[in-house]
Amino acid sequence: MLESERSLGRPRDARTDRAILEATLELIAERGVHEFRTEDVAARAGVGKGAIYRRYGSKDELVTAAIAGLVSEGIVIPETGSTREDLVRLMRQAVELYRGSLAARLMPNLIGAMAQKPELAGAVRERFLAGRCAALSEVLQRGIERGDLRSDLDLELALDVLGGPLFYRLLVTGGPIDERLAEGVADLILRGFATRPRAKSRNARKEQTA
Amino acid sequence: MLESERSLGRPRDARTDRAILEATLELIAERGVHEFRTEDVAARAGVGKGAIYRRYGSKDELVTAAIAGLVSEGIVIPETGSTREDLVRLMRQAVELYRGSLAARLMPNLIGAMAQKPELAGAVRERFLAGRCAALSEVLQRGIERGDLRSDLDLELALDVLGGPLFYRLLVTGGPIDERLAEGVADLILRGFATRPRAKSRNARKEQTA
DNA sequence: GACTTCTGGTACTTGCACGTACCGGAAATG
DNA sequence: CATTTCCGGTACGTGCAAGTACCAGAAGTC
Repeated sequence: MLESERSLGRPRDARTDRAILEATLELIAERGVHEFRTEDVAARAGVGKGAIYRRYGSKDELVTAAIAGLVSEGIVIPETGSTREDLVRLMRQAVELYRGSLAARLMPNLIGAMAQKPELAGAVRERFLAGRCAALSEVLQRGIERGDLRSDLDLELALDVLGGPLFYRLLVTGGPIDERLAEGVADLILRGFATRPRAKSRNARKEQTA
Repeated sequence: MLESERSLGRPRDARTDRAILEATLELIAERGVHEFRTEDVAARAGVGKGAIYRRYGSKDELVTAAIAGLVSEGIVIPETGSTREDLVRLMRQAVELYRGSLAARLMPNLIGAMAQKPELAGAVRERFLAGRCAALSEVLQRGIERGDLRSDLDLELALDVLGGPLFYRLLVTGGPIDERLAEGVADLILRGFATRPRAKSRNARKEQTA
């Protein structure tokens, strides 16, 4: 069923496939999801419009495919033995990615569309966030086991404090995305969620509504 | 020269002014900056298209005016005597604003346009951020003077840690914007940037600090 | 060779939405 | 009253871009 379909006639050029998706991503980054023209995609990819519409039924489909086709970066969970060093390394990777790269210019233009198309939102979160979040979770978990972090920390909050300021600067304030940010949030998490409170009785510990 | 211009003929209806801007904001919130139609604005405002174009030369101008016409909420700097309480109150205000309100639905659709139009970015930052940032800065400054916070804290980082997670959830993850978030970031700042009288080496093992 | 489906390129149709023009009527001035 | 400019509503012109159709040629299978 799968390969038998593809035997007759001239096969599709894989370079054309890639050129189309690449040009689409660049144009989304430059102009926005709704503000680029398929004709520009064709021109930039050095391709005919026919080649685009032979692959994707509509512009919307093209956009979704371009985002879904992004290869999520291979994130390796660092194991330096130091919780701080592990955190900082992951944050450094994020800083590097969102400082000037395609992803950085892509993200602001995706936010609006994400609010409108849940499937696109899912794809973005999957490609850009899921991997790093999982890695950070793992590092935090190890930090707890190692005794560097309190066991009752709000994991979701910790992840959002690590990632939030970076995206806040990228999307809203335009502030610097640099090494200082990476180390700053890591240190803040380490100090703010350090194992310390002994006597302090936290109420509502039983009820942990998500 | 100023009032003499406006003396002849039927004066403009202030209710029409407001209806147009209000409908514009709602439609930006619902569909996005580039995805709504001026005809829809007219229909929703119960207004003719002429009334719109008599006021604004183009759709772009209308959008800018609608954002610029937003009244930035009157933020009062709390003075409870407690740095934590002051911080939490400001964060609670922010949580309230960005939980379900027009501003919350507006923001995602503005991000993309901000990246394209610097003037719009300026307006958004002015209307939505500036006031709260100034208030938070003031509270943090007082926290330093009061001895609750270290004097060498990275102010920009602190502000972004307070605001970042909220926007991260609003724009990216879709996570809960609630009281827990407000208190969580406030507490994290207080613990993470607490005054540390001791030396930098973390030799004090599990010592109970006051 | 015959046949099929690809290729980039161009010309075309079509629809949507911005912006304009005009209507009869209303609200102001003088 | 005349005049002016507003009002909501509708009809129209216009331009841009999505999507289609077709070209001549290329790259495959049989």
